[in-house]
Amino acid sequence: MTQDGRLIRGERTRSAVLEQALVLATVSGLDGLSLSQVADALGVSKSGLFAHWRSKEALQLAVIDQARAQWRDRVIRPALEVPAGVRRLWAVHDRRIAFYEARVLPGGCFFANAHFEFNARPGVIRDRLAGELTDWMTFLTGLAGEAAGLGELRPGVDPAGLAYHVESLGVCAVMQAPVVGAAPTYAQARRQLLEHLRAVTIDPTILEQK
Amino acid sequence: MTQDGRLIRGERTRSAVLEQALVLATVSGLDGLSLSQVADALGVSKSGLFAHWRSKEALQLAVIDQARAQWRDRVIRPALEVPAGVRRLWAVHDRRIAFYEARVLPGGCFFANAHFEFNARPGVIRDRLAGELTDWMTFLTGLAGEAAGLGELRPGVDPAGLAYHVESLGVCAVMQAPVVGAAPTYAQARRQLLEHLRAVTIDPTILEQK
DNA sequence: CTACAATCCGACCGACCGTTCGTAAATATA
DNA sequence: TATATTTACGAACGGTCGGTCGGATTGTAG
Repeated sequence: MTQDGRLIRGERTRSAVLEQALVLATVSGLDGLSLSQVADALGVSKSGLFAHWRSKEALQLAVIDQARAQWRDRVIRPALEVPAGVRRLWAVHDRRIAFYEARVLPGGCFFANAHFEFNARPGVIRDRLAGELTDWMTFLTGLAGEAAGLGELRPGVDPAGLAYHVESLGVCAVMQAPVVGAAPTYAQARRQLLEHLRAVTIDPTILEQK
Repeated sequence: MTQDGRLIRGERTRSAVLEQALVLATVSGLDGLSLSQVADALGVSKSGLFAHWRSKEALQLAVIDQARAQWRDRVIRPALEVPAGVRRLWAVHDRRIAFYEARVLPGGCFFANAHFEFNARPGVIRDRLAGELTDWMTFLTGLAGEAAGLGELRPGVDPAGLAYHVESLGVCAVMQAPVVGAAPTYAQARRQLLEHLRAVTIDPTILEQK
């Protein structure tokens, strides 16, 4: 520790940087993220960052991991406490919305931001983000498949389609919520639609039996 | 015209710049857009751009207008040729997907990219983008309301919710399509879901009567 | 205490950014 | 044709960027 006590060495610095970088990345973008910005926000020198990551890109990849870890702890893990089946699938959706509405990250959804940012820019980062999305959809589809296996879906409801549906609602909610004027209207429409679709996809008589 | 014949003066330069800037903005982002990049792509000097727009921000705002004009001509106008009602609402969705799949803009959807880019960055541009989204949702909600007025929706289907739903499908399709590995899977899931939801929201017996 | 590796800093680099300026060419006006 | 205005250019400016380097500071092992 330095004389003024502000700085923390080693591993703790590393995690503090990642935490701060994730926050800033949701605002400025993952690529628009400035190393000086990160360093200044922590009272650390910019050149010191290169002792932990050999380039900006390496830090960016680490930030993606950080975002995934946060997502796991704050969204997925709590949702998995809900019993398997369609309840768990919708719990994931609910947790996702709650996480966003809690404004944990000031710039909204890191993954959505980063994905749109690197849409058309081939490279390691884009591939990693694509992998994240694939993993996420595999996870959602798995949950929907579980629900189908338990016979909790109305006949004719396709599990993959349902998973895609949950994802589309989530993405759209994340996109529109920051729009100040539009937020209340769309939040209302979203809830109405959500109720409707839950009724459409879930067989309530089956759920009541349990 | 200059001696080497490359350059075009006045209004034609202006529109050429906007066209090129829109293309580049979908790739590099609206803020990541570089004036040197635009100028070089057209064989024009960077400083010459300031004869048409007094700052980068002014050009960015003009690019938003350009994007809106393109969207109007390529998506909205053709869809409005379809008879009013639920058919027209879904025609808008279909045209939107078709426009995206035609890869007119290499970086995907300009508005989605720009919206996520400026999510958390207050200012004139963010406000303009928010206004665009509000206008768009008003437009969609109006179409859904028309369909409801014509009695084409199944009982219990909320028009605002339906409009939100069409939007969420569009946003999610635009987001996932560029992900190479995932695209076919999600395109398939999207079509299945789309068919299902059309069946859910539209009363086919009513449509058949016309 | 000594030695060594990890960590951190300030100074500095070249590249690129948006912007300005003086000037020249093209166009509009008379 | 003569004049005024718009449009375009090259050069240069201050500023920020990611990244490098030598040296100082720290924690740890011997």
